[in-house]
Amino acid sequence: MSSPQPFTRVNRESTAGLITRQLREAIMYGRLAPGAQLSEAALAAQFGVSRGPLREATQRLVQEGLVHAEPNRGLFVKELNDHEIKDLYAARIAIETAAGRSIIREQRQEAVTALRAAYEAMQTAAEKGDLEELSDADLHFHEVLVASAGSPRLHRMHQTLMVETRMCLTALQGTYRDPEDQVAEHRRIAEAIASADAEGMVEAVESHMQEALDRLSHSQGAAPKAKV
Amino acid sequence: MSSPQPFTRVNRESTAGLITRQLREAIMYGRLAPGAQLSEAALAAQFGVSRGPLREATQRLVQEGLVHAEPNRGLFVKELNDHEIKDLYAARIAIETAAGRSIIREQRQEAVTALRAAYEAMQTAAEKGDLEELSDADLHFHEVLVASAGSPRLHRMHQTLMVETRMCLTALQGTYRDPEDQVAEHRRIAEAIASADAEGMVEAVESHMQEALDRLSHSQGAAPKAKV
DNA sequence: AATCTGCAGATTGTCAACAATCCTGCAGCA
DNA sequence: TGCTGCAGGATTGTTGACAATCTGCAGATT
Repeated sequence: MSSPQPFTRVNRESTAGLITRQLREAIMYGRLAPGAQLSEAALAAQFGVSRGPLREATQRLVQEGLVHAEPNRGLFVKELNDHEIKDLYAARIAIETAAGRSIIREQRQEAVTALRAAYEAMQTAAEKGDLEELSDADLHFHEVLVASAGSPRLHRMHQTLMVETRMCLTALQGTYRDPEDQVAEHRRIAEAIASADAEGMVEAVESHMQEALDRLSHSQGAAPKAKV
Repeated sequence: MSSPQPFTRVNRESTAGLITRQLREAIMYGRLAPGAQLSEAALAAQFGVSRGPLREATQRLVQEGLVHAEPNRGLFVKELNDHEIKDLYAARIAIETAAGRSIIREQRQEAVTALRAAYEAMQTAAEKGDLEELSDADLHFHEVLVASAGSPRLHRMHQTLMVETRMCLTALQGTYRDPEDQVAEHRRIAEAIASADAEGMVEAVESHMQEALDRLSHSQGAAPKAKV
């Protein structure tokens, strides 16, 4: 009975917020495919709510850019064409290098620790031969990079970019690459940050993104209409 | 009768979209003050619609981060504290320098032309002694900078940052500075880009932002609770 | 006087119904 | 055969009503 405030403020998420999160995840992982139309009536029934809250949720996704609304014709999951993917990776470079610079400038040692842990998790997955876990750990590394910069805005902007990145990876499954190379690239980014080498960090991020982009382009070229 | 397609596709904006735009503008220019509660019934009546479309519009603003929703208690216009303003300017540096680098890398000559026109418009406003026009032209310069990079993602992210910037400037009216210095800083950015000097461009953007940030901080220090 | 409780009013959250719009298929005409 | 117009069905857009929640105030209790 001596603790001043044993409970914390309760904060229940709104219905629209709950729905938004689930829809975003479904989009990320391809359960709602690029180009697919979202039926309000069907989705509302699935969520067990009326169409009102469903519309509220989809408006959030519209603003986020993951869904586009065509008045009177419906809502469609965003599709990412070549130009979009290129722009996506360019935007990721901008955000991730800014985060890296911020970490270096502010000498955030705990960020280096977290980044090392992140690429070690990738190493573990690579040794297990678990490509899905490796892919998740790869994305997680990038999330750690930006989250570690401590900038709410960079973090927020990056989250949408990562949703889009996952959409690409989901749609273009099977883009194989050498796991050890994958791990090495991330180690290179983390160690450049650890040694306060901003130029090296930028170069490492850029070449990593370019490599990913090349792979995505080749994958699209090799499998015509490989999108779902 | 020889033109293959003389008309373009008609695209009417949705009710929610229309309302969102107007609310965003009211937030930008302080008509809806930071911290203010948005009353659904009152706003819907003003717009001449039911609460449904109004709620859709405000959900977009919630996702954009300009409004935060507290379930069962209402919607509130975002407030920007010191940390937020600092983060805002850091994010602007990230986006604007990325845009500048992209322009330089792709040797976009029309961007240089547009940037020069933008700072010349600032010069004109400075000579007229019209501080409001100068402020608008200043913000416009930054918009031109990012728009000229031709990256939809950078553009989109920057738009929200500029809304927030305008919010700051509106709330902290009267932050005086020397117009000629203001113009000179923008000329410096544009000319660094024109001469493909990426480092000079970054330095110019960074010092310009730091200067703006210092001014905002001093303004807040000098006028306690200067926030309307 | 200070604190607690209950209630009324205001506001937000959701629902179902109706209106508006679009798309598709079919019938009729040139 | 190809084009046009129309009807029907499906879906989206909006509204008003009711439910749920929160806040502030008045009255009762300590």
